[in-house]
Amino acid sequence: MSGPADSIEIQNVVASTGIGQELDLEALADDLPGADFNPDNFPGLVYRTQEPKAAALIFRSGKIVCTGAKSIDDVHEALGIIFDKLRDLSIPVDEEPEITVQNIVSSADLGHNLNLNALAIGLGLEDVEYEPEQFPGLVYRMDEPKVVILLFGSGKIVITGGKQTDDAETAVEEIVERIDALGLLG
Amino acid sequence: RLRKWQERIRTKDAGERNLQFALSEIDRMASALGVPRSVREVASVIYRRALNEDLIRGRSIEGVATSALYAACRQEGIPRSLDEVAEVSRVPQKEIGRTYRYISQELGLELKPVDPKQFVPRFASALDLSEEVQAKATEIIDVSAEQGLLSGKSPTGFAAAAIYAASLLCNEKKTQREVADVAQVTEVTIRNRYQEQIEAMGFR
DNA sequence: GCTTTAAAAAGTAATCT
DNA sequence: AGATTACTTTACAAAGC
Repeated sequence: MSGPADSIEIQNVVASTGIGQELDLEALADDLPGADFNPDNFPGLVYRTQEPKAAALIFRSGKIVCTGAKSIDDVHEALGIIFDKLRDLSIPVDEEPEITVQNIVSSADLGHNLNLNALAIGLGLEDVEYEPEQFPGLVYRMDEPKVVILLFGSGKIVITGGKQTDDAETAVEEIVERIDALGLLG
Repeated sequence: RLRKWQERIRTKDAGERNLQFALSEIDRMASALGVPRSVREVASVIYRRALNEDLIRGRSIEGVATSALYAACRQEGIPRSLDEVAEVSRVPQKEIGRTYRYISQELGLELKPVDPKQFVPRFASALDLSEEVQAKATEIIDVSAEQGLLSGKSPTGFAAAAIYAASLLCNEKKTQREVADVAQVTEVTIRNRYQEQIEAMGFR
């Protein structure tokens, strides 16, 4: 059976880590080709990896944020590349820094058009934000799993805020059930 | 103790002055928008509730006052678009929208999404269009919304397209530019919605 | 609160040809 | 009248204002 859950695609993973070492970002900006560092704008140095494609924000404290990767494996791979680059510059990096996934953004397709007006009322105006004058998506905050779902008229959805790989799947099954119970799923 | 007493008076005066300022701002903006007195009173009630619930902390008084007025217009069934409200406020549209979502959630206003039909009388009269055109535009909105075309679309753009289509059908043609100007949307939006609505009506 | 980074959804808008 | 680019919304971490 191919259902909405099979259409789930991870679009972005945000993770944080730290090398356990303070950094001189001015020096790092000179030594790392392609690094962007504008301390007047933002305290972090921006470094992008090509393969896998990701962006890292490196801070003076040695803490690092990695975003833009398409999977958790890619996050580890991209950060591994960065750790090695730092080691190449004789910067001591912990053996295996702990990497924490902070947010996973996924997209999916429910396979039916949605009447967002009816859905806003059916799901309960208190849990829903639907202001088509400001944004075409209906914002639904789900408690378990604790994620936020953006639902569009096309039936395409975005699930964000999850930290577990299977949060998106659980959320999709749950939202499909709730929409179906309202008789609003084609 | 005397200090405390004086401070209480000072705080009370400051709060009173802020409230007076907010209410006078609501009055000024409401006049500029031409909304009836009853809506101003609803807006004042919403503002006082926000004040009592301590929702103003971290937000500008003007922003909350503007959002209260925007919410009151919706609650009373004579909505103004965020663009229109922003024109008479000194707060940027983005902040008004954000503050509205916040107070709406916190006060549990539970306002339904804006119905495009509620813009028809005001936009149509600004364009000197007849009752017949208004009725036709309303019908176009009902039919196309029923066919699922409204999901995710801006209510002002949807209403503008229906009015444009109705003006053509009733031989009281207004240009896309004229309708776009009163509804504060672009001609491109009217064109896109118009095509879908005409098809939904079975014309074309 | 804000700043920056990434990505999707769909609507609206500004600008250029 | 297209096409392109860009902005709206959601979540999240980081350091500092």
